[in-house]
Amino acid sequence: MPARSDIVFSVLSRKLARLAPLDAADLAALSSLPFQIEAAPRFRQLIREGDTPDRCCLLLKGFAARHKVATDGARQIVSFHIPGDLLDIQHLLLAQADHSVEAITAAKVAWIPKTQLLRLAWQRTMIGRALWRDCLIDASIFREWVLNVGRRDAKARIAHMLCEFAVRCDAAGVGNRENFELPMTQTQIADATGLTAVHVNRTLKALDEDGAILRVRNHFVIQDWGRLCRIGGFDAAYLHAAA
Amino acid sequence: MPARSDIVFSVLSRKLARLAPLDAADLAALSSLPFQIEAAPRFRQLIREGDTPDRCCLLLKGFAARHKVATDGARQIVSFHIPGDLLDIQHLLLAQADHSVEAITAAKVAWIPKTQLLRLAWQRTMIGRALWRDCLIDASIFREWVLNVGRRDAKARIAHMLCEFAVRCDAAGVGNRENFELPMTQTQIADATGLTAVHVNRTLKALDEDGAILRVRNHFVIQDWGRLCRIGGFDAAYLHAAA
DNA sequence: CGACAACTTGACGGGCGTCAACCGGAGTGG
DNA sequence: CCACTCCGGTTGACGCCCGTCAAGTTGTCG
Repeated sequence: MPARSDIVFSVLSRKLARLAPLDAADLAALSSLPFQIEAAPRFRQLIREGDTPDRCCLLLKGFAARHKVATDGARQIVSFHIPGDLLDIQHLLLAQADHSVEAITAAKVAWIPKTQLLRLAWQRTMIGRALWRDCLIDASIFREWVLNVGRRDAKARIAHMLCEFAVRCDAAGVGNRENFELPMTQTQIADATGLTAVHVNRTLKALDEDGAILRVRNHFVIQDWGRLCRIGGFDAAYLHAAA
Repeated sequence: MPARSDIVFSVLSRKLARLAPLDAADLAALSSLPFQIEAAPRFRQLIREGDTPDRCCLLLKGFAARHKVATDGARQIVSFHIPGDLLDIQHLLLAQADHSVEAITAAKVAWIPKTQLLRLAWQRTMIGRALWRDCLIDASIFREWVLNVGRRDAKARIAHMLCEFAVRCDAAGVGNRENFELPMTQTQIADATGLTAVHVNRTLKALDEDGAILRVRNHFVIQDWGRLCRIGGFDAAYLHAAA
């Protein structure tokens, strides 16, 4: 059990080591990063669209979602985040937030000064490489989501979303691929898939009746991984083995 | 009029200079990059999903689109590209292509060795910054597209796509914001917006009747920029003033 | 035990997909 | 110069997936 002050280093180094090979000097540099820990209750807005943040948010515990809102008020979640994720790494080089981020469960985050992280990115090539690579994988996931909401029907969309979430949790060592708690509500699934909460409910029921998943309230068991993948047209290649 | 061998430098430096401040040494480094020019006819696949390219593709002339295909064969275009765009900058750090890129008009491209470009990114901080920033803006556009296909109706989706394309062409100095040739077919617009070609046709007609645009075959004039933006819920902030 | 959020279910309607036919321009070959 | 072909655009009829509205249920937390 790491001491409280070591949690940030442990989470961040594990994340970045999956993205690029880090040596002892890289790790030392990471461990010297200043940070500030914050406990965020559910629904806390961590980043607001239009903000010009000067620090970067690392998710230590709990789950978060990034979302945009259309002019008519409709909400679109563009990604879900799990412990270890950097929630707004894009602000290292973009001044203004083009979307909001909020905790979807009670969460713990660490705030790291933007300038410090950016300095490391240029001084330590492999840290820079890991951070840049993280952005690229992020972008790849967004592309897959464009396909998901653009060209799949409701059942496939939700199946795909569940597969992605399961694989990412698995890779990050958060829970198990075939048996995990879904941290989001059906309304949030709807906002992520471009559907309505009512239709999500009907579709989850259908996936249950198909034998692909098993639900007891928001506890999900993926009963037939292969079938769920087939329904969702899921192929993990776009995650580039690291998200 | 630059000599043929200078076109690449001129296009690339203009693009990167919009993304980060470059000094004389940066420009010199760019001008020393090796490359290979290729004329690509319409529909030429420049990058194929699953490839592991060792070079990077700079679009010099013409237009291109990136797309993914679902398991049922449905096609989803995830972005359009205009002269100056780096078409597969993500392959600098990701081994395998997770999507395809094809020329949608006759085009001219330059292939730049991946290792050379990557070397510059680490040696010349501002070049690295520009390249990374380009990736981040790409990702921001993908997020907006997720919102577009997920939460807007057909009319707003197409209006938004037209606005984005016009603004980007304008910023890159390719054509004029209010009067330009659309290089893509209605089928391609459909693949980009998650609609069908038939419905795109009906919706373009409706936009024409609204007085927002004016069409004569595939020549488009944006007749009422403000109205088109309002219909599409378009706000250029997500382009971060550089795409 | 009341209040509230989240889930559930049914009825109904509309936006968009599907299918099918036709048109019109550009390229091609005789 | 004119048929022929092909791609892309255009239009109409019809139907379904999913949205909307509304009511009810369940679990949770004070």
